[in-house]
Amino acid sequence: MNRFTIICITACRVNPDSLRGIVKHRTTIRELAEYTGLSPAAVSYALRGKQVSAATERRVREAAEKLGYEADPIARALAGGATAVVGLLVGSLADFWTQELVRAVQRELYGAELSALVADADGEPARELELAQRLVDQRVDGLVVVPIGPASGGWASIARQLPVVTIGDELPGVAPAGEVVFDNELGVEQALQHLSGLGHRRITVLSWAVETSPERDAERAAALSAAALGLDCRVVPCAYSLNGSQPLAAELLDDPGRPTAVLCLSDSIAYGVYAACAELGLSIPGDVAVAGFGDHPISRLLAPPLTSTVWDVEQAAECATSFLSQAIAADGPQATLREVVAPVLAVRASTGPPTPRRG
Amino acid sequence: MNRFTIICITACRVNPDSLRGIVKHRTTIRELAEYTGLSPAAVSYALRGKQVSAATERRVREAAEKLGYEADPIARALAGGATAVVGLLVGSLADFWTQELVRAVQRELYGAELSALVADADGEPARELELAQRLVDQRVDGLVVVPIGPASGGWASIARQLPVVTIGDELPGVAPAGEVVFDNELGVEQALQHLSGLGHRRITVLSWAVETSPERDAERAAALSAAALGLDCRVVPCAYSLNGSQPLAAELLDDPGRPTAVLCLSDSIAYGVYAACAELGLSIPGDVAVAGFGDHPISRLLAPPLTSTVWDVEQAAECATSFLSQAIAADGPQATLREVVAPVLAVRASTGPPTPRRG
DNA sequence: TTGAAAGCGATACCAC
DNA sequence: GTGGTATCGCTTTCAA
Repeated sequence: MNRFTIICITACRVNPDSLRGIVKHRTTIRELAEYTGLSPAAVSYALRGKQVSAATERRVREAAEKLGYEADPIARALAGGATAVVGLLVGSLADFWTQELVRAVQRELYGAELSALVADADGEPARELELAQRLVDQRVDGLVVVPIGPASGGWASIARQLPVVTIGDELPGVAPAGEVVFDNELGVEQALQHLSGLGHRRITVLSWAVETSPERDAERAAALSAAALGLDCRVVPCAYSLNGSQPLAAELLDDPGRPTAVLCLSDSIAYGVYAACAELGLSIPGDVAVAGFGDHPISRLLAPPLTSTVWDVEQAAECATSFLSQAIAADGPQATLREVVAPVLAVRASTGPPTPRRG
Repeated sequence: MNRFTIICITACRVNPDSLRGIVKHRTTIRELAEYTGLSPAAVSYALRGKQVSAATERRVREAAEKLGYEADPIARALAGGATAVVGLLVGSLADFWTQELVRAVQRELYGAELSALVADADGEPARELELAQRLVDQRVDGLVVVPIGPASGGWASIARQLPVVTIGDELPGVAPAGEVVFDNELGVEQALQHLSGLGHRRITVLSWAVETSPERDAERAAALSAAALGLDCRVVPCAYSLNGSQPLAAELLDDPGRPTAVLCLSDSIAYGVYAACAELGLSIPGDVAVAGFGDHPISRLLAPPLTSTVWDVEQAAECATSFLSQAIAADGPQATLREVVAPVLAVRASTGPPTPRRG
């Protein structure tokens, strides 16, 4: 900030008015106090509408307007107030559905006059907690998390310090301020039923979190449903992105014993399967049926359009932001706000009956 | 923060050691000073390796490690230090290419130990400066901007206060710390040449910023190139997203006098055109040739694969972050770092010769 | 309801 | 090189 200082010194030698537009001297609360003839404390209260007479409040607001006063978020934060910044911690920004979620959450936060400090675990569950802590250190007012890692003790500690709202999976053992839960179990079951109903028996599930959280709903559900439906179902861990899944998919499908259907626990992964199929000259759904998870806006534009389980980002974002706002406003631990979202399977042309194969 | 206080009071009655893991009392610089027998000032300097003897520095670092000291970013910011937070201001998070850019920038920043405060102008140029100012108020160390609005005086003022790096278009009249410039002019020219070479004469350019910044390179280039190539070329403003462009595209194409080719200044817009074509039963490129801008990873997966002008997000992100890091480290105005990225046209199946029409 | 003053946790200036 | 200390701008007891 040396640069800043130098400019100030220069400016002090000239007419103060010429400062305007050069370096904008932020109006401080003290100046507002002086201007209104009140004390800084009174002004502070007035601005927040706390324990003030209506008359004073109006007077202060007018003065603030006139002088272009805006509270300094940093000073406010240091003094124990709110930062108006929310941490948004996602499992993988490389995933398109997640990107859409970020947009949606961002949008909701803007409406609530909040900013988003975005952190990306980049598919590495181990990085998740570290990033969360970093966000806490930045004094965010709250945390929106799309968990990919297992619930660890660290989360409980963090949830005790500030409001945490999860989207998607839960953080078992943690009592967050809110959770928007996707019923992944049911989602997987529905998808497998759909494939099973089409006649598929050999199915591979491509999942992005299998090694690190063996109890994650989706995988357990896959195993259970598969057993119930009498399917030969294998769950394979997979990178959480188009580019990451393509090579894996290519390897998986370049094999006469390949599955007749692939259920991808993210549309991004499904896109990788599309790419692999193009590479291998396999047709969808003729050679392989493909289903996704999340239903990204682009999925319906692919050829063939991708069958996918809808997880509405707008709804999730709105709900999560609302939960978080409430929790921040409550300023203390409350009962966990909870919303369970039901999966809706959007059946499109990427899933059809399996073609009989020789061998 | 009442919750915090209450817990503290409770805890004070019990053994302080039991505090660990319940509420972590941040170690302050003063405690570190006390512990090491130094003054807060000395510790502050030592931690930043400024004007300290090696011995002291080591001693302080060890103590910091031991007590788990981490500087409070808020306090640091208020005192004029760095926040390690960078503002990332994008024109529209609804645009998929932009989403990818956010991912890439985010990733680069993580490598540089920086966090990203993401702001989305949501396609509204007017919102851009307001958001930028908000980021400045949050004391970000620097700003990465993907400009959509016209360069206004406000930008010059901001650029004087902190390092600003632009990606994509420039901010004329502003001397930013760095700029990663896409040669949109050439990009548009190449695309139009390609379409012209295929035999198209009636072309519509769908652009996302036409009303607000009439001097934007891309549009001017479109007009110039079109004139040079003898094209009947119309530039139409369009929402910066799939969902936004679809209705417009539908309207545009549901007309016998429709263009034979559409050049979209963003792949997201092109996706909307695809959707509109599907809706109207038009074939690509048979009925309409479509070209995009940006080359999103999904574009090659569409049917037909989308012809697009490649703007590499990884490169842009790396370059921008590098510029910004340098500028932040320099801590003062330097010459503008500049990188001009050349467009590469990826020709795919979405563009072909026009089909002769009756009428 | 309002005012005075003590922080919040760093940084940076000025002596020594 | 190190130590005191004012400062950043706001919040929040505590008194009046």
